[in-house]
Amino acid sequence: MAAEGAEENGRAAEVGPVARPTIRDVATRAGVSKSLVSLALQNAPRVAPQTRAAILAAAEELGYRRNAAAHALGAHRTRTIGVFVLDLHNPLTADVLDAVQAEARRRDYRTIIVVGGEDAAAERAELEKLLEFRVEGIIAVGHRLPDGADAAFTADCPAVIIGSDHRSTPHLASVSNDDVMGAGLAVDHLVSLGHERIACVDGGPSAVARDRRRGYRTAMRRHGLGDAIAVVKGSFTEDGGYRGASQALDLPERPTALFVVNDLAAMGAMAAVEDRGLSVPDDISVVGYDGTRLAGIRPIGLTTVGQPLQQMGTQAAARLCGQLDGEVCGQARTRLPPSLIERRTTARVLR
Amino acid sequence: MAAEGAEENGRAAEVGPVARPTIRDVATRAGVSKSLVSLALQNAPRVAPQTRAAILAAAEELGYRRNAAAHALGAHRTRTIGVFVLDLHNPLTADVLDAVQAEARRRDYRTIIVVGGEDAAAERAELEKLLEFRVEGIIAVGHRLPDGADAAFTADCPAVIIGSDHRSTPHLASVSNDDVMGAGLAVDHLVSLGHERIACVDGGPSAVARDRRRGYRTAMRRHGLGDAIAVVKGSFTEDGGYRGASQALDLPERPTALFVVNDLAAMGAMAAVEDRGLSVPDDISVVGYDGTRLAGIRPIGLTTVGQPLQQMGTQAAARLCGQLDGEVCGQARTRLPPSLIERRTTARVLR
DNA sequence: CTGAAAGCGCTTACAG
DNA sequence: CTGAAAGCGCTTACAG
Repeated sequence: MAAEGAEENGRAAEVGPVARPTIRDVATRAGVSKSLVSLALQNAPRVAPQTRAAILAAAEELGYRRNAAAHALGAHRTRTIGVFVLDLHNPLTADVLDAVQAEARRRDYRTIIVVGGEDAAAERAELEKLLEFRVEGIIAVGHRLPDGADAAFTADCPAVIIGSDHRSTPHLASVSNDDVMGAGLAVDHLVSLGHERIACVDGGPSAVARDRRRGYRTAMRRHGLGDAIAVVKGSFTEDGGYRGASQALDLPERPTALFVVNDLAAMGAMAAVEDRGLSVPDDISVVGYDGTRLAGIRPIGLTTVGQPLQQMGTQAAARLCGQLDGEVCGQARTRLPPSLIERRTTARVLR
Repeated sequence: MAAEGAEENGRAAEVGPVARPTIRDVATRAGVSKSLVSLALQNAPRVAPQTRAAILAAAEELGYRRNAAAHALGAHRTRTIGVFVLDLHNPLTADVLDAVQAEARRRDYRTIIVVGGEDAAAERAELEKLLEFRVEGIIAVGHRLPDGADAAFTADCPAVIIGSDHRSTPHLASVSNDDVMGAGLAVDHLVSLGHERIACVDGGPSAVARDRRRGYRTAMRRHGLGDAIAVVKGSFTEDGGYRGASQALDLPERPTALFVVNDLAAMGAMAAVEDRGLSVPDDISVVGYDGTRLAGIRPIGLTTVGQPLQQMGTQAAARLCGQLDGEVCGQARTRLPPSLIERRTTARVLR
């Protein structure tokens, strides 16, 4: 027995990738053919119970583990979906991914995650990697699509976008919230607190930013505040929020409230307020967007427009997996209603 | 031309996975053998420049994309490393992953991410998936290892653990910070502010929690505060921090300061303080651990023990990829020094 | 520099 | 219920 142990150790000492047992090894040990091993491992129905047991035992003893590459090549399926994440630092991502993963698992799909965002080339490479893996579908989460994703998705595999509804790509399925409406909710809330000079710290060129900006403008006009409209450039990051808010606070007619493109940027905006010796919400009210856990953290208590993040993740995964399994899916573009979550970064305006 | 377009569309309308072009198609179009296509695509040296150009052009025209599964099977390599993430909600994760990914890319390795944490079975499944993919190495980030990871790692592929140094698994490579020292830094800081009744909101059974707890105890004794030692049960989540802090604040001798196992839990702890009508830092000082971006967010301003997260990610990836490329690597266990980041959740104790 | 051939580890009709 | 055989899309010696 000691000798046997030594032999096995000798094998582990080999250079290069360890030679792992294959179905051929399992077949030999169980005294059956490779085909039968394959069948048994797939839980195929017509394998004699005893044979199956023997095969499973042999596999177990050998420490057999399926080779995903070989399986994919033979089966012409991977049963895995790829998740493309734009920004791992955005707390929205974790909330959505939890739900996506849970639903995918429930439907017996595996998921692999890949993260882009560094630059366009890197993003493209990550997407390419997913496609090379032959994932059967892709879920993208973020406020915009990576360059060229549009074409890649439709041509090569079904995709659903979470959080962003691109009007320019009507053929792509998506699960998003109504950003125009959400921005309106934020403005309504601020106006109800007596604010008039409400500035919008924008998110740049992305589809989501555009809709939130649009919703802000529309709502301002609806309240007869068209003249007070002020959009300053920002981004979906803390940093962008800081810069945008700084600019807004330096406006000749200083705003009394800031509607910021997302929760993360709102953090930066609050820092900018503080750096000017002002305070939230006494001097400046701040409203974010997304309804992430971050906003809810006690010392922050950010008033924000909440998206049904978990629901969005679940629906997206359900739709994609359903489609892959040949279910008839409903409409390709789902748009859920947002809701205002009032906390303590907004207050009645001082006269 | 119109007819050709129609034909191509007809193909896309097929049921099931779309038939994608293979090297065989490329070979035919370029008028060479499959072997040559394979060589050209790998940028092998001895392919005639013109042939190479023709092949590349043909591939481009056909929209050829390598099949990762077939490649892996033929090449006996995947050149990808798997990243196992314990908790996507912990902001530490994003910081570390950014660095890991950047370094891996630099060394021409791909990375795929997988997240566990739901329950032991799910974790085990995620790990298994990575192994089935035949990733060449694994990086695990979190305060503990998934069940059975130990055996899987050593037997099947090299691994390096980020953030947690398991004394029970001396054969596993790791990049971590000195948790005992870090906890000491926190206590020293609090003591220097006059605190004596310093409670520790613990993280449970994990290796990291144990070391931080241990460091706390040692430092308390060093300061002659052995009698004031109070460890309450918590976890690495907001929720755990809330519960732990609640318990600590209900102690007969109420502490004046809380050393919480990590930044996320510290958020919960601050909520607990507030819910008792107390305030941070006037009534209770709070120190976290990790030095995540979360702690630095302005309205939070958490005093915390900072780990060199980015450096840790980079070193871990460098070590793993280096090892895979046959470089001689130094020590398997790197331990970096933490440092105190003082912000505004700690203050001099009131007499 | 180029091609024919074998092999990677699976799956899947097809016979029996 | 079981096995022999072909095939998936690549890579890699081996000849030429």
